[in-house]
Amino acid sequence: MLKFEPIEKENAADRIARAIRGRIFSGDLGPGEKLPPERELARAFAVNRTTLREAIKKLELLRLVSVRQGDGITVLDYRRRAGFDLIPFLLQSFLQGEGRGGEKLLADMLEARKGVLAELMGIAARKISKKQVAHLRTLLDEIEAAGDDPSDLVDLDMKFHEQMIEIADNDVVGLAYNTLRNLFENNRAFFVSNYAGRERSLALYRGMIERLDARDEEGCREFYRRWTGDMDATFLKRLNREKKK
Amino acid sequence: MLKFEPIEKENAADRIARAIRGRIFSGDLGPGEKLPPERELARAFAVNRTTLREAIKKLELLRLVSVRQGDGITVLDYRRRAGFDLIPFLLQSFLQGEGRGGEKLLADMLEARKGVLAELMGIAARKISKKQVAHLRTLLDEIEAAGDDPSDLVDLDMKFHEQMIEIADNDVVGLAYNTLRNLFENNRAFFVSNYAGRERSLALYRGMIERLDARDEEGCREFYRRWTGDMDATFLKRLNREKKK
DNA sequence: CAATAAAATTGGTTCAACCATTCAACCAAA
DNA sequence: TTTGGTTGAATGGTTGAACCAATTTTATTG
Repeated sequence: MLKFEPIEKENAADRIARAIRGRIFSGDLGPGEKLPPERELARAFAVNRTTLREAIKKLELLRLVSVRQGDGITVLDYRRRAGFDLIPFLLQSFLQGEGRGGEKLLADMLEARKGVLAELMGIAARKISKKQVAHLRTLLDEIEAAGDDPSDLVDLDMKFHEQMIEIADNDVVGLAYNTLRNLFENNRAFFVSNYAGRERSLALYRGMIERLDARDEEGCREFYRRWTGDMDATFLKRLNREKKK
Repeated sequence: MLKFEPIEKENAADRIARAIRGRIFSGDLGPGEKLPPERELARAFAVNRTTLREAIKKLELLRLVSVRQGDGITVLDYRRRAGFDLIPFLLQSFLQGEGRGGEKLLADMLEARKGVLAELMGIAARKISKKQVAHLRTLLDEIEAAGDDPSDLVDLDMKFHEQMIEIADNDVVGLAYNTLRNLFENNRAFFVSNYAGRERSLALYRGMIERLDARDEEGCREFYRRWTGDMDATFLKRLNREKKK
């Protein structure tokens, strides 16, 4: 059966926020610069001031701008002020060609993801139960029995990681993972088309389960780190190759 | 001289958002539940609908609720949907006694922070220059020369970590750190009063600089992990002791 | 030149009305 | 009975205008 995902609607405020975000990420609007007054912006975007204010609120909550009554709207240095949840927006802008220095961003993302997930594996190793190990093995069987469709395999990879989140039982790591999941879901096509391949994934899962079963925290972290580091390097190389074409 | 921090104004929307957040964190409002319609909520909080909408927008951006035209406002499962940037709000609620299971949350936070920062140290070790090592040593001298005021020492600790962020030169890790800085600044008193002590901090800095100079990635991660793990354990023990009183 | 007062600028808030979407109930055709 | 269409109520989205409040700039005054 065909699979569908719920569509996302983008209202006026969202579109405006995205437009301004793009200008900020591209460096077109730099830290310290002032945006035009609300009334003027509203006119420029041909919306009501209330709607425009809603868009500005979104940027303010992401800490991309600072709003002060009587003064105006000032662009902040997002590298210094924004939080982790900005990352999906950064990638989105990059993939739409609006960002600058996207390769560095992508490398940073992979490096950070590797660290967060390696840490996740370590925490999971400390807390995992025999029953959970068995559960992981049945998931492994499922993956081995699956076909070669990258879309399916990426979903199964997600499933593996989600199970690790459950095992780690750490709400804070869980929230960080939610941000990564968000990143993935918003750019699914990108990740599917860059999937590393079935055998390499299986090698990871097998190695991880073995070390998890042994409750080898350090081994889990290092194994995951090395494996995913290799994958990411391949990924970046391929991306660079395609870019040169 | 007395130090002051910029005051934060809490407008009507902020207060309302905080109230509803509290109800969600406490479990009083569970996933799937519908909030009353905007017009009704506005009446209940005795504010204009515009103001109420602003409060709801904040909750929506944190992914605590989902808003759909024609349908209404639905409470989401924040453990599953919210992002990393929710954490400062969670801690705030906990420290104000509104949260449930706060001890677990705090332990999770420390565990996660340890992982993120250990990873930061590893990344920094790979990229650090001799000049940056020297810079760290001058900072170390400054800390050794400083007094015993926990407030100052906490600031210097922050300075150390900020310098590590600069060395690591990873925008994504930087954004994650911004969230942690935010957490710290919003709950400064809490962290100052739980400061581990000057000598323990100095031991960490010295050990870290030594390993950074040797560009020992693995050593940096493990040293930071062990050190801060000990500190966190002490911290949690003290907290439990105080709770029993 | 410094201090103060007035004016202009800009965001903050409120109100009332209307538009657009969603959902549930009902209806009609197959 | 099932499926798709229609309608109306509920609910969020958007608009316009007016006024409040903070900040900055300008003018005034000593």
